[in-house]
Amino acid sequence: MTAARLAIMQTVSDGDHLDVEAIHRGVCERVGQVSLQAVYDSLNALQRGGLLRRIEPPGSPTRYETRVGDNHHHLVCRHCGKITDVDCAVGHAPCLDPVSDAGYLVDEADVIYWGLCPPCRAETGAVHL
Amino acid sequence: MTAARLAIMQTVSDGDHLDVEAIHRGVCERVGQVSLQAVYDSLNALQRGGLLRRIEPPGSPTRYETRVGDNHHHLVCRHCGKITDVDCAVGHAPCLDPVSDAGYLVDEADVIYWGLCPPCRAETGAVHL
DNA sequence: CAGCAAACTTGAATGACTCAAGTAAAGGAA
DNA sequence: TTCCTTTACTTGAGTCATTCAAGTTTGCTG
Repeated sequence: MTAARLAIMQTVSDGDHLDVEAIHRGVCERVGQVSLQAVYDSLNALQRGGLLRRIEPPGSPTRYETRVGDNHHHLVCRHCGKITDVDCAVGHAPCLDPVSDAGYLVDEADVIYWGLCPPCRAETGAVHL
Repeated sequence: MTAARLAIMQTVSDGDHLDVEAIHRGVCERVGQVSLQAVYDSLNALQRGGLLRRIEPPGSPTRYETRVGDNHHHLVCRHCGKITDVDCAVGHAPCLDPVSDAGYLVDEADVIYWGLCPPCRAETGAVHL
């Protein structure tokens, strides 16, 4: 674990579902110039090692967060792109039970709720979508 | 609705969660040379019009299916990439209820179950992951 | 202190997709 | 019918996030 990787962990931890570019900026602020590829490489390593979780909402670049191991889900705002954590709706190791699993051995459920966050909801005056 | 677009609908309908390249091939087989961009354009139009549903699993190109309007979910095999439909686990317009919605106005839930399909499960001898 | 693997650098390449500009065909109004 | 507008389609270029490749530096192990 190097200074650069520590800075990545701190940046991701302080930030809010940051994308790679934002993490790169944060790391450079903390420890000086680090190449973007080093950030990619480290993020992959940290994710493989279970220290970071990767979030990949369609239509937006990959994001990372430090909250791992609880298989929580995400609310994504259609208007501003903001991502908010939300606890798993079912059970505790959870959401791993589709009604019928078609014989699959399921180990993870990726859930993204799409909608409007409170500020955007107020701004657009939306009551229903 | 042109011949090309009809061929797209038929190809997607006959296929099984095909990606754009596969749809393009299928369309060309049916009606002769059609440009890839025409396929992209048409798929977007058909999706906007609610005739096709787009599936975007992380790490794989976008796929399309004709089953729309029931917000069902998908099982994705980690080993071979096969995608299988699975009905929604909760309620009927469903899965739109996270435990806490953090004030969001939620209109859609995107759920992907990751695991091993039966053949890959047998092949790898996996009982647990 | 030599050797080796991990981390990091720069630079090029890839894949999936979008944008732009122009042509062709199809539907409506005069 | 002819004109006009819109939609569909074509070719070609461009973008973005990400990965690959090759070489250099760093730091631990024996």
